[in-house]
Amino acid sequence: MDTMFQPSLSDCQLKEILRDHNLTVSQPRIALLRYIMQNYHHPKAETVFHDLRPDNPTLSLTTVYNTLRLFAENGLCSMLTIDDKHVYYDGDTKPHGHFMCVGCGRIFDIPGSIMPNASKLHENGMDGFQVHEMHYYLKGTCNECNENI
Amino acid sequence: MDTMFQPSLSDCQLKEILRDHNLTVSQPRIALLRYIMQNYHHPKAETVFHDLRPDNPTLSLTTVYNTLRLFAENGLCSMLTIDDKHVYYDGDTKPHGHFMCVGCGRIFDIPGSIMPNASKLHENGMDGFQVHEMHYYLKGTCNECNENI
DNA sequence: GTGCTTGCAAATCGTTTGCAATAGC
DNA sequence: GCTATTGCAAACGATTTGCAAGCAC
Repeated sequence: MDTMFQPSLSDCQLKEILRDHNLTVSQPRIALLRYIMQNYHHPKAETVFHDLRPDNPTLSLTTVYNTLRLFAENGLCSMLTIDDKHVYYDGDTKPHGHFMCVGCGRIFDIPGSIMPNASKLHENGMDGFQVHEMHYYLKGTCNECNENI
Repeated sequence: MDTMFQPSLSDCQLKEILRDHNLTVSQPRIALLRYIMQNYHHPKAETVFHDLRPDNPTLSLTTVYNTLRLFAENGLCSMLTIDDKHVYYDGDTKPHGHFMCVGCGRIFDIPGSIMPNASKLHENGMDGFQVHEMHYYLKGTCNECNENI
């Protein structure tokens, strides 16, 4: 549970990442990319907006929604549809598992989680299927919520 | 991919299942339970309503939503939050994987899919976590959609 | 200067809720 | 008869869209 904060990135590095992904550079995009690459706590759009707004007074919630979607489409983050209330964003695009606590709502990375082997598809009559994304989610109650019962 | 239709169930059997789960019996509940236990093609609420309405002219979409949620809460079906547009319902409550095709939108069961072992949690610093549900989803393109490119 | 991005306001749409009428037991 | 369920209409809330103004290059 110590992977929530990543090393800080300079504006220069962030601009380069945006350009590498054929995205125009802008102030909101730099701020959003920095946030999503440095905060691995699976925020929803509203949370990102809430956290960035103080330092970016003209930022709108619309831009947060549209830009995070754009980032996801371009492989800069992934969208977690772990429950039906919100979409959560994850700057860690490597396949890994998640645990959502139904008590406190927090989402934890499952450390060292092994994703099932997609090649098994072809051993099971699913030839011709192409995998783009893998998601592995658990739901339950976390250690802290279990203590507070 | 041959698990979509299950053996038919009598009204009597369905009533018994409802009572076993401490749910009051009613005509809409019988119809909905029959549908969800005989149609393993992961319908969304709208689809269930569309299919049942002709034979149940007074059935409302509200009842479909509320009853499917009730069933899920009582272990009679599970809710798949595989994308952010709709919730899909699955009458097969055994843990198994799903593949959603981003082309045609269909959801396939992954036959023989092995769910990751939840006991690994405790080998990875997540002691005290209790697992209620496991979900394993893939997204990509299915064989038919790949042929039509 | 041209085109892409932003942000406001309004629309969208899946889902839930309030409540009076009705069905179950 | 009393309680639980249904279904309509309205509300809700997260997300998307239209469009005029502003920024990137």
